[in-house]
Amino acid sequence: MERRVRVRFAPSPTGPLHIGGVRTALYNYLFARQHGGDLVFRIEDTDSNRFVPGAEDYIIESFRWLGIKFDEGVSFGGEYGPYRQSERRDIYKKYVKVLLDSGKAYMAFDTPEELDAKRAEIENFQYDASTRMSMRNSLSMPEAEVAALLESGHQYVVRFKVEPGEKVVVNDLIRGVVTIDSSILDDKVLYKSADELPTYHLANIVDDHLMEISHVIRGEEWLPSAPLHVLLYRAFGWEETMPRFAHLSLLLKPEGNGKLSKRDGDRLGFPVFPLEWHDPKSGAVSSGFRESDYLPEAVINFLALLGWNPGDDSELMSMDELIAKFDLSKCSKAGARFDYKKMIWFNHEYIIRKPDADIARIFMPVVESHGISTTLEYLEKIVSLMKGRVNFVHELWDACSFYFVAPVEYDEKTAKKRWKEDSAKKMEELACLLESLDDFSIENQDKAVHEWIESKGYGMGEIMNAFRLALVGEGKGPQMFDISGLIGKEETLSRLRRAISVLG
RNA sequence: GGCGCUUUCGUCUAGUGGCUAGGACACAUGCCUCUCACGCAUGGAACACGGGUUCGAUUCCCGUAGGCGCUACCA
Repeated sequence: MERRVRVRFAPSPTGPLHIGGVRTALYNYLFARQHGGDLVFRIEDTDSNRFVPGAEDYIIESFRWLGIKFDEGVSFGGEYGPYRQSERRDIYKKYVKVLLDSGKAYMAFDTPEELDAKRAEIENFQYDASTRMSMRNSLSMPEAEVAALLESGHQYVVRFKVEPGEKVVVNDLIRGVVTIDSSILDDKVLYKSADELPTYHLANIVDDHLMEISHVIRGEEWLPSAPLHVLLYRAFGWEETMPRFAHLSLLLKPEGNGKLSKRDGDRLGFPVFPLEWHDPKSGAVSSGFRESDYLPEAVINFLALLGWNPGDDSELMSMDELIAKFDLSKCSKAGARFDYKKMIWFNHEYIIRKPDADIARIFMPVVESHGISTTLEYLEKIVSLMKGRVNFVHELWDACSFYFVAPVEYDEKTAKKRWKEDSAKKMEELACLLESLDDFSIENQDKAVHEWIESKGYGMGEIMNAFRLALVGEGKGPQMFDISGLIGKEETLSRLRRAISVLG
């Protein structure tokens, strides 16, 4: 019988959400949607020392911006709560006891200092079947001594008793069968009496079981501990409903060795976090995709293709298309370098595809920040002419500021090349001609000027280039009448006459 | 060090026991053109290495090398 698909994204609230985490969440989302299942948002805050205030809200806001929607979990409600692990202490305690009672786990009283000493003393020390009897735990010590320690309030941890010499098989949806020998596993700490919280491994298994998670889609860094998780499901007798695993490859630096880090972004000029992050402790600010002017659709599309492909040549895909095409078995096994130049290209493509009115709305604050007040209608016309030329909306300002501000000086090189001896005379003629036009529409200007150029035998290039220099101040921009037509007759003539007087 | 995962153009990747090894980004050149862009066209560019298996391996197997991850009372 087919189980309902239920997947989860379970970050630790220790800081801003890394872009690799965003991709993991995206794949979970696509998978859930495609199968008509649920996506659960769980907070794994079992390490009280690493808790960072604000991180949880940051993560939620990030997904809201990106358009990744959760069906249940922290802040979303649901029947399987609480979804914050720090609020599930009693549940974990109960399951720790189950393991203890069945002899699958034991209590260990070794202090961190004692363990450090052991590691210093013995090279590659591992707490496992070969060493546990020489340590201080409920297996090696007399019952009375253990009871006395507990009685006197000694802190302890609960360790999983791994039986050596067993081949543990993990059947991964992306990597196939992965087998490891249980002898190399150590007796992992499952629970700490000090803060009455479990560690990741125990909490993870208990929650996934209780929340009826059907598929665990997570990063490759978890692959080495997957066998331990299988053993835990077995110890609890939950093997029948154990979720299917899929371990995703990691995101690597654009160049050089290692996995993608914040430093790479700083160095090469791209964000690695969805939103800007203000570190509450250091006060440091890290840039985000949102504040850096990336469109969320572009980020999603780019990320989806980093480590997965639809099997055909499609590249530009909406969220719905991604949902329809996503396939875990088509995820690549090797790590993917973060190709930020391609991400910029995606942004360019999404700007082109987005309606002019939407881009105009995003552009408005940029224009206003330069002290300009204008209308959305005017911006929309400019955007339709200019948006194909930029990678980011804010770049529109540099590309088209002449629509709002008259040139104060004229680019020297362009002036030398485009403003000839007789340019002033010809521009004066042009100014007179334009002044005489009652209909200043783009079409009418185009018609009148062409007729004039033809009748005088002038060159198209010499006229238009000088005209451009006068209105723009340099040699760039769209078709000339798309400029003069929009800035209007009065402004056009004023710029023309100023150029004539300044350039001579 | 140990264990695991992994390896196709610079990058993201498709693909097959026999193909001119495909696409995209980036790069170069050309075209378009009133400029700058956009766009379009064209081009260079890859099966890590060594052994097998096979009539034939980029593809299957083994090894080597490189890369990545894990090896906490972190996740």
